[in-house]
Amino acid sequence: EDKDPACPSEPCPNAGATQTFDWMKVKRNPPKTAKVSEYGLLGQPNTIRTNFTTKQLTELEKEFHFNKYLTRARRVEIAATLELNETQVKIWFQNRRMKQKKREKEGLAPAAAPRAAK
Amino acid sequence: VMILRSRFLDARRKRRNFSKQATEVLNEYFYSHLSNPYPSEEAKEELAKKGGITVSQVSNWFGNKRIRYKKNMGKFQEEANIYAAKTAVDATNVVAQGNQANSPSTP
DNA sequence: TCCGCCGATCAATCATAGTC
DNA sequence: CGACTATGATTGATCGGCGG
Repeated sequence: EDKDPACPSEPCPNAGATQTFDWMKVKRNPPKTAKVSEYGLLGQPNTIRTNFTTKQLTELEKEFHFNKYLTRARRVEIAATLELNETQVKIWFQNRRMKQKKREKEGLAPAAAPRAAK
Repeated sequence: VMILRSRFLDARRKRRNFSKQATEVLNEYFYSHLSNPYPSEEAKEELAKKGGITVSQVSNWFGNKRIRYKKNMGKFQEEANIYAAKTAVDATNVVAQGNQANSPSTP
Protein backbone atom coordinates (compact mmCIF):
# COMPACT_ATOMS: atom_id res chain seq x y z
CA GLU A 1 0.00 0.00 0.00
CA ASP A 2 2.24 2.82 0.11
CA LYS A 3 4.76 3.07 -2.56
CA ASP A 4 7.48 5.49 -1.86
CA PRO A 5 10.75 4.41 -3.31
CA ALA A 6 12.43 7.29 -1.63
CA CYS A 7 11.30 6.80 1.92
CA PRO A 8 10.47 3.24 2.71
CA SER A 9 10.83 3.51 6.40
CA GLU A 10 8.39 4.97 8.82
CA PRO A 11 10.36 7.60 10.61
CA CYS A 12 10.87 9.11 7.24
CA PRO A 13 13.48 11.64 8.14
CA ASN A 14 12.42 15.12 7.29
CA ALA A 15 12.99 15.28 3.64
CA GLY A 16 13.50 18.78 2.55
CA ALA A 17 12.44 21.57 4.82
CA THR A 18 9.22 20.58 6.51
CA GLN A 19 8.84 17.58 8.74
CA THR A 20 6.21 14.93 8.98
CA PHE A 21 3.84 15.44 11.86
CA ASP A 22 1.49 12.95 13.39
CA TRP A 23 -1.65 14.19 11.69
CA MET A 24 -0.04 13.42 8.35
CA LYS A 25 0.29 9.79 9.36
CA VAL A 26 -3.25 9.35 10.58
CA LYS A 27 -4.79 6.38 8.89
CA ARG A 28 -8.42 5.41 9.20
CA ASN A 29 -9.36 1.75 9.54
CA PRO A 30 -11.11 0.49 6.44
CA PRO A 31 -14.90 0.40 6.67
CA LYS A 32 -16.22 -2.81 8.10
CA THR A 33 -19.34 -2.65 6.08
CA ALA A 34 -18.65 -6.18 5.01
CA LYS A 35 -21.73 -8.27 4.65
CA VAL A 36 -20.00 -11.42 5.73
CA SER A 37 -21.49 -14.12 3.58
CA GLU A 38 -19.78 -14.21 0.23
CA TYR A 39 -16.22 -13.12 0.40
CA GLY A 40 -14.56 -16.47 0.06
CA LEU A 41 -13.56 -15.60 -3.44
CA LEU A 42 -12.96 -11.92 -3.29
CA GLY A 43 -10.63 -10.98 -0.52
CA GLN A 44 -12.56 -7.84 0.16
CA PRO A 45 -16.32 -7.79 0.49
CA ASN A 46 -17.12 -4.14 0.95
CA THR A 47 -13.99 -2.44 2.05
CA ILE A 48 -15.21 0.63 0.31
CA ARG A 49 -17.80 3.33 0.67
CA THR A 50 -21.26 2.01 0.04
CA ASN A 51 -23.25 3.85 -2.55
CA PHE A 52 -26.86 4.04 -1.57
CA THR A 53 -29.35 3.81 -4.36
CA THR A 54 -31.82 6.55 -5.05
CA LYS A 55 -34.54 4.31 -3.78
CA GLN A 56 -32.79 3.73 -0.50
CA LEU A 57 -32.09 7.40 -0.03
CA THR A 58 -35.66 8.27 -0.82
CA GLU A 59 -36.95 5.88 1.79
CA LEU A 60 -34.47 7.02 4.39
CA GLU A 61 -35.32 10.61 3.68
CA LYS A 62 -38.99 9.90 4.00
CA GLU A 63 -38.48 8.17 7.30
CA PHE A 64 -36.33 11.01 8.52
CA HIS A 65 -39.05 13.54 7.97
CA PHE A 66 -41.33 11.35 9.97
CA ASN A 67 -38.88 10.81 12.81
CA LYS A 68 -35.49 12.34 13.34
CA TYR A 69 -34.60 9.46 15.60
CA LEU A 70 -35.11 5.79 15.12
CA THR A 71 -36.22 3.15 17.54
CA ARG A 72 -34.50 -0.20 17.51
CA ALA A 73 -37.56 -1.81 15.97
CA ARG A 74 -37.95 0.77 13.24
CA ARG A 75 -34.29 0.51 12.43
CA VAL A 76 -34.46 -3.22 11.99
CA GLU A 77 -37.49 -2.81 9.81
CA ILE A 78 -35.93 -0.24 7.54
CA ALA A 79 -32.65 -2.06 7.31
CA ALA A 80 -34.45 -5.16 6.15
CA THR A 81 -36.59 -3.30 3.67
CA LEU A 82 -33.68 -1.47 2.11
CA GLU A 83 -31.23 -4.31 2.41
CA LEU A 84 -28.80 -2.38 4.52
CA ASN A 85 -27.11 -3.08 7.82
CA GLU A 86 -28.68 -1.69 10.92
CA THR A 87 -25.44 0.13 11.40
CA GLN A 88 -25.69 1.75 8.02
CA VAL A 89 -29.18 2.94 8.76
CA LYS A 90 -28.09 4.18 12.15
CA ILE A 91 -25.14 6.03 10.69
CA TRP A 92 -27.24 7.48 7.94
CA PHE A 93 -29.62 9.01 10.45
CA GLN A 94 -26.73 10.28 12.46
CA ASN A 95 -25.20 11.99 9.47
CA ARG A 96 -28.56 13.24 8.36
CA ARG A 97 -29.17 14.92 11.68
CA MET A 98 -25.81 16.61 11.54
CA LYS A 99 -26.55 17.74 8.04
CA GLN A 100 -29.85 19.16 9.14
CA LYS A 101 -28.27 21.02 11.97
CA LYS A 102 -25.64 22.43 9.70
CA ARG A 103 -28.25 23.64 7.27
CA GLU A 104 -30.27 25.36 9.94
CA LYS A 105 -27.18 27.04 11.18
CA GLU A 106 -26.25 28.36 7.75
CA GLY A 107 -29.71 29.55 7.09
CA LEU A 108 -29.40 32.15 9.79
CA ALA A 109 -25.90 33.48 9.83
CA PRO A 110 -24.95 34.23 6.24
CA ALA A 111 -27.91 36.48 5.74
CA ALA A 112 -26.96 38.80 8.49
CA ALA A 113 -23.91 39.23 10.65
CA PRO A 114 -24.40 42.73 11.84
CA ARG A 115 -24.09 43.51 15.44
CA ALA A 116 -22.67 41.18 17.90
CA ALA A 117 -19.24 40.38 16.74
CA LYS A 118 -17.33 41.62 19.62
CA VAL B 1 -25.74 -0.82 -9.56
CA MET B 2 -26.45 0.50 -12.88
CA ILE B 3 -25.47 3.98 -12.64
CA LEU B 4 -27.18 5.57 -9.76
CA ARG B 5 -26.14 8.93 -10.98
CA SER B 6 -29.28 10.47 -9.77
CA ARG B 7 -27.07 13.11 -8.29
CA PHE B 8 -27.01 14.85 -11.62
CA LEU B 9 -29.80 17.13 -10.79
CA ASP B 10 -27.95 18.48 -7.83
CA ALA B 11 -27.73 22.06 -8.79
CA ARG B 12 -26.26 22.58 -5.38
CA ARG B 13 -22.77 22.24 -6.61
CA LYS B 14 -22.16 25.57 -8.20
CA ARG B 15 -18.70 25.89 -6.89
CA ARG B 16 -16.86 29.12 -6.90
CA ASN B 17 -13.18 29.40 -6.16
CA PHE B 18 -12.40 31.43 -3.11
CA SER B 19 -10.99 34.90 -3.40
CA LYS B 20 -7.27 35.34 -3.39
CA GLN B 21 -7.55 36.92 0.01
CA ALA B 22 -9.51 34.02 1.48
CA THR B 23 -7.00 31.52 0.17
CA GLU B 24 -4.23 33.67 1.54
CA VAL B 25 -5.69 33.74 5.02
CA LEU B 26 -6.38 30.02 5.02
CA ASN B 27 -2.94 29.05 3.77
CA GLU B 28 -1.31 31.36 6.24
CA TYR B 29 -3.02 29.62 9.10
CA PHE B 30 -2.44 26.18 7.68
CA TYR B 31 1.28 26.55 7.19
CA SER B 32 1.89 28.47 10.38
CA HIS B 33 0.23 25.63 12.26
CA LEU B 34 1.51 22.81 10.15
CA SER B 35 2.27 20.79 13.24
CA ASN B 36 -1.41 20.76 14.06
CA PRO B 37 -3.63 22.35 11.38
CA TYR B 38 -6.87 21.90 13.27
CA PRO B 39 -8.36 25.31 13.98
CA SER B 40 -10.81 25.55 16.85
CA GLU B 41 -14.35 26.65 16.25
CA GLU B 42 -13.37 30.15 17.25
CA ALA B 43 -10.38 30.16 14.95
CA LYS B 44 -12.59 28.98 12.13
CA GLU B 45 -14.99 31.81 12.71
CA GLU B 46 -12.10 34.20 12.71
CA LEU B 47 -10.74 32.81 9.47
CA ALA B 48 -14.19 32.82 7.93
CA LYS B 49 -14.60 36.46 8.77
CA LYS B 50 -11.22 37.42 7.45
CA GLY B 51 -11.70 35.50 4.26
CA GLY B 52 -15.28 36.44 3.67
CA ILE B 53 -16.48 32.86 3.58
CA THR B 54 -18.57 30.68 5.87
CA VAL B 55 -17.33 28.54 8.73
CA SER B 56 -18.37 25.44 6.86
CA GLN B 57 -16.28 26.49 3.94
CA VAL B 58 -13.34 26.95 6.24
CA SER B 59 -13.90 23.46 7.58
CA ASN B 60 -14.16 22.04 4.09
CA TRP B 61 -11.02 23.84 3.07
CA PHE B 62 -8.99 22.47 5.97
CA GLY B 63 -10.40 19.03 5.48
CA ASN B 64 -9.42 19.00 1.84
CA LYS B 65 -6.11 20.69 2.50
CA ARG B 66 -5.00 18.23 5.16
CA ILE B 67 -5.92 15.20 3.12
CA ARG B 68 -4.38 16.49 -0.06
CA TYR B 69 -1.31 17.76 1.68
CA LYS B 70 -0.44 14.47 3.28
CA LYS B 71 -1.38 12.63 0.14
CA ASN B 72 1.31 14.41 -1.75
CA MET B 73 3.52 16.45 0.52
CA GLY B 74 6.10 16.99 -2.14
CA LYS B 75 3.65 18.91 -4.27
CA PHE B 76 3.15 21.44 -1.50
CA GLN B 77 6.77 21.96 -0.50
CA GLU B 78 7.05 25.13 -2.46
CA GLU B 79 3.82 26.53 -1.14
CA ALA B 80 4.88 25.52 2.34
CA ASN B 81 8.09 27.47 2.15
CA ILE B 82 6.35 30.55 0.92
CA TYR B 83 3.87 30.66 3.76
CA ALA B 84 6.18 29.28 6.39
CA ALA B 85 8.30 32.34 6.09
CA LYS B 86 5.39 34.67 6.61
CA THR B 87 4.22 33.51 9.97
CA ALA B 88 5.94 31.32 12.45
CA VAL B 89 3.76 30.97 15.45
CA ASP B 90 4.16 27.31 15.05
CA ALA B 91 5.64 25.26 17.79
CA THR B 92 6.06 21.57 18.00
CA ASN B 93 5.90 21.99 21.73
CA VAL B 94 3.62 24.76 22.63
CA VAL B 95 2.74 23.06 25.78
CA ALA B 96 4.38 24.79 28.59
CA GLN B 97 4.37 28.51 28.33
CA GLY B 98 2.75 30.03 31.12
CA ASN B 99 -0.11 31.02 29.28
CA GLN B 100 -3.64 31.62 29.23
CA ALA B 101 -6.25 29.19 28.44
CA ASN B 102 -8.40 31.22 26.23
CA SER B 103 -10.52 28.32 25.30
CA PRO B 104 -13.56 27.73 27.45
CA SER B 105 -12.84 24.09 27.56
CA THR B 106 -14.23 23.32 30.91
CA PRO B 107 -12.81 20.17 32.31
C1' DT C 1 -19.72 -3.36 29.57
C1' DC C 2 -22.36 -2.26 25.63
C1' DC C 3 -24.90 1.02 22.85
C1' DG C 4 -26.44 5.34 20.59
C1' DC C 5 -25.46 10.06 19.78
C1' DC C 6 -22.62 14.16 18.90
C1' DG C 7 -18.95 16.75 16.79
C1' DA C 8 -15.09 16.52 14.10
C1' DT C 9 -12.66 14.35 10.71
C1' DC C 10 -11.35 11.15 7.13
C1' DA C 11 -11.28 9.60 2.47
C1' DA C 12 -13.12 8.88 -1.83
C1' DT C 13 -15.71 10.92 -5.32
C1' DC C 14 -18.49 14.30 -7.87
C1' DA C 15 -18.80 18.27 -10.81
C1' DT C 16 -17.09 22.41 -11.98
C1' DA C 17 -13.54 26.16 -12.52
C1' DG C 18 -9.13 27.12 -14.32
C1' DT C 19 -5.02 26.26 -17.03
C1' DC C 20 -2.66 24.79 -21.34
C1' DC D 1 -12.50 23.95 -28.01
C1' DG D 2 -11.00 19.52 -25.62
C1' DA D 3 -7.81 17.36 -22.12
C1' DC D 4 -5.96 17.60 -17.79
C1' DT D 5 -5.45 19.54 -13.27
C1' DA D 6 -6.90 22.28 -9.09
C1' DT D 7 -10.41 22.73 -5.84
C1' DG D 8 -14.94 23.22 -3.25
C1' DA D 9 -18.67 20.30 -1.69
C1' DT D 10 -20.89 16.02 -0.50
C1' DT D 11 -21.22 11.92 2.18
C1' DG D 12 -20.66 6.92 4.04
C1' DA D 13 -18.00 5.73 7.56
C1' DT D 14 -14.36 6.19 11.59
C1' DC D 15 -12.53 8.21 16.05
C1' DG D 16 -12.87 9.74 20.70
C1' DG D 17 -15.76 11.35 24.35
C1' DC D 18 -20.17 11.39 26.94
C1' DG D 19 -24.20 9.70 29.09
C1' DG D 20 -27.50 6.05 30.05
